[in-house]
Formats: sequence, C-alpha cells, structure tokens
Amino acid sequence: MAMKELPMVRQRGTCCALPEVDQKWAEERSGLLKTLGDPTRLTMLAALWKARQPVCICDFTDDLELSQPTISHHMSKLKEAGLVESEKDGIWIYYRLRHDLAPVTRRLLAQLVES
Amino acid sequence: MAMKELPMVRQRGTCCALPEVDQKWAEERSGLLKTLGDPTRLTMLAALWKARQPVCICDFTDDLELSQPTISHHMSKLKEAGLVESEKDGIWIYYRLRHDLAPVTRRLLAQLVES
DNA sequence: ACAAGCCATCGACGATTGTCTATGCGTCGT
DNA sequence: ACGACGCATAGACAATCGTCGATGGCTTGT
Repeated sequence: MAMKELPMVRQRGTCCALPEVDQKWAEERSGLLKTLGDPTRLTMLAALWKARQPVCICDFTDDLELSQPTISHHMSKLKEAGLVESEKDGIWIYYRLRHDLAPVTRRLLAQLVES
Repeated sequence: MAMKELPMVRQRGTCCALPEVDQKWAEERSGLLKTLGDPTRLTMLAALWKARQPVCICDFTDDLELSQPTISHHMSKLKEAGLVESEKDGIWIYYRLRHDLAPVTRRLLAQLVES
C-alpha cells in the first residue's frame, strides 16, 4: 500500500489525501474479523485451536448453553469463512481447524488466541 | 487456558469436554474484532495506522464516498473501542491511533495491517 | 456581524444478525 | 424394524447495524 504525506498546514475546504488502503484487502479481512466478532464464534474457534482432537457440535452445546441449531449455525459461519473443515463419521461430524489455512491467517489467529 | 483431552472413542448421549476458553477474554476480543469487522472501519483504521500525520473526518469523506455523518459514526466506534484518540484544533478535529494502545492490541493490529 | 467550513447528534429506514422452536434426514443399537 | 441420537435446515422474531438527510454548535476569515 502506498504512502501519501499529509500537509503540515490545513486549508479550509480542501481535504487531504490519506495513505491508500487496498479495498480488496479491507473487504476480505473485515469479513474474517466479522466472523470472529461474536463471542460464541470466537470461543468456538479458540477451542478448536487448542483442541488436539476434533470436536462435535454437541460438545459445544454443553459448554456454551446455547441450542444445538444455534451452535450449528455458528459453526457453519466458521466453515463459510474458510476457518474450519469437517468430516463425517457415523453419527458424528468432527470439526477442526482447516489444515491448509493461509499462513497469514494462521499467524493472525495465533496472535489472537494467545492474547 | 487449561487443556482437556478429548476421548478417543465417542459414546452416544455424552458430549465431550472441550479446552476451556476464558469468557472474559472472548467477550473483550470479540468486541474488538466486531469493531474492525466492517470494511469502512477497517480501512479507516489501516489508514490511521499508516498515516504519519493526524487525520480529519473530511479526509475520509473524500476517499470513502460516504456521507460525513456516516464517517463520523464509524470514527466514534473506533474511539469507543479504545483504538483512536482525537484532539481538537480550531475547525478541525485530528484523529490518530491511541499512543497508549495495549501492547497485545498493537501487535494484533500490526499483524492485521501487514497481511 | 455574517457566512462558510468542520463536525457531532438526532431520527429514520431497510438490511443483517443471533437466537429460538419445529422439523426432517441419516446412522446406529437393540 | 424401530427408537434414540447427532446434526442441518427452515421459518420466525427481536435486536443491532450501516447508512442517510436534517439540524445545530463551534470556529474562523472577511
């Protein structure tokens, strides 16, 4: 992203140029942040980050005191955002963090979870 | 945060314990992420991050093609979230990133903006 | 003193979101 | 075959959000 300088002295009626911010970047990143901008989903993501075994929906309904459809709905948002993958095994569907997360995203999540 | 082990074999009707996630942490962090989970606000924050001079509202109305009240509203959300501080100077109000951001938050923003 | 500029606030509006209940589909034990 | 379980989907509803136009308060140049 390019860097423009702001003037030292302001003039009435003329706004000043700002550092350019890539719109595609903003759109993508804000989408990710929006997905994680809910306490339930952030909790779920952090649990998946830390869990060594894959996790089922019902595991969350116990902890989070929300209905199963609600948990399911949040999980599908995490999946939609490309953060989570799932695998069916009989009755259960196992969820885990995607193994092929973009490095940038993984670093961001690491920074986030360890804060 | 503590780590619980998930069992190797699942049993019907019994959910499994998950890694514990601190609820206070989730509440605070998701609040921050929610604030940044909007393309306009994320763009504004990134511009503030890169700008060496403080910035006025009108600078954004030029770039972002949104009305002045809308920009103002977004800026106050950034301020509410503790990310931005402002200083009045005559006609203008200068905005910049808070100089006393929590190190953890600053690292997170750095990671974010440089992605 | 007046007009112009910068900004915050207010009230309104449609869109989106988080949650629920109800339901249906697939999978196992018995 | 049947019932219990795990999950997704659909539909509904209140709450929140992003945006706008209108307005009013300050501040400054003339």
